[in-house]
Amino acid sequence: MLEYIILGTLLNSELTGYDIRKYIEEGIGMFYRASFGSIYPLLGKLTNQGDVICSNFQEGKRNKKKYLITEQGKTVFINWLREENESNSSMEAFMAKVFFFDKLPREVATRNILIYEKKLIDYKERLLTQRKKYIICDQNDQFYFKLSTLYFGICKLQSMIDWCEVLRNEQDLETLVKM
Amino acid sequence: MLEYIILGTLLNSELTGYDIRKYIEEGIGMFYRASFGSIYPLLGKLTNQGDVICSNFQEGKRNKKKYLITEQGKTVFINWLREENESNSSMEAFMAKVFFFDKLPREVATRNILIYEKKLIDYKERLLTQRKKYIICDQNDQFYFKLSTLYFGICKLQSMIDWCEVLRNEQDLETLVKM
DNA sequence: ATGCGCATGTAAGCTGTTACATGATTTA
DNA sequence: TAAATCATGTAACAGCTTACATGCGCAT
Repeated sequence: MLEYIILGTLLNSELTGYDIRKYIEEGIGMFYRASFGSIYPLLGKLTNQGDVICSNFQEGKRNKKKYLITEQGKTVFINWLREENESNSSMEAFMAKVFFFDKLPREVATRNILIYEKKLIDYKERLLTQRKKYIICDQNDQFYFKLSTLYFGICKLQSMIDWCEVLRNEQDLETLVKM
Repeated sequence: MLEYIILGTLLNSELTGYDIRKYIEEGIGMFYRASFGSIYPLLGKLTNQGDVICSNFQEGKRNKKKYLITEQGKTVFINWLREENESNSSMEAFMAKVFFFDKLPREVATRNILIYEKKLIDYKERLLTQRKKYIICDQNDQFYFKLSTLYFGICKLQSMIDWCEVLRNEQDLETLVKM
């Protein structure tokens, strides 16, 4: 995934490996982290593949490298961005894509959000069914903490569903904070 | 982490590797997944360390292995469970612990939840500050999706904070669904 | 008799992290 | 002048996943 995120950071300007890390940290640091130990080797790989072009430059006595995304790299990135998320993929993988959805035609973005939202709704339904079983059994007291993680799942899914809905309808994001 | 989760699954009964996987899937599948390729080798490692004892048995013509947690294994598990989460640890790592918090004295559980909750509150404050900067710049339209992930972070943190509060106060978990 | 669920396991590979090594530049 | 930040990179290894290999037991 990091491979694609790096390409995404390079869409608007040439950056150094160090800058890329800062951009990731500031932009999606709340759900995704990348270390230099993964960024630098990947920049080498992307250069070999022709997705980016590396150029050396000097700033004072310091040697730096900045990376420029190629047309091929842009295609690779957009193909990843358009792709539906696999059902086993993490929430983070979807969020990382949404971060770059400004680069996608609005209708494609909306469609992909809706597809993801439906999966969330299905999953929430399954968890609600599971919850009902426990309520019937009425072993609530003994399994308070075991049940709590199930409830957490339900809450988290609900807040993601609400979020998806706001995005699809291009509503003011502030709505979410007031919710 | 899986190492500790496996030990946790064995606290109430002896299980086979296959059973352990089912238990994990059904219990915390909404935020944690484990494959056989990781479970079986770890069961070997835990056996060598003396945290579990393996015994072969037959069911029909089928050879099975069931695993029993030792006193040492219980100590290892409880030490992990009591430990505060490191600040760089994932939400999943905390949730996995909470799933087993029935095994902890109530006051320790409450204390650890409160510590975690405070970190969440701090983090949410930082995100709210970040959000204010963007509102002032008023580039909202251009960066709708970039901003959306920030709002997602805020919402998710808020729902986790609410969840922590319910748990600490031993409130009915149903409160969360009605929220 | 075919496929699915049960059951155990290994080997290869992926995707990172952590720790280290090196050195320039800025700021307190 | 010391510490923090900027900047690049490597080596070791952690912690998995995926795919494969094997075979039992049951239901359709």
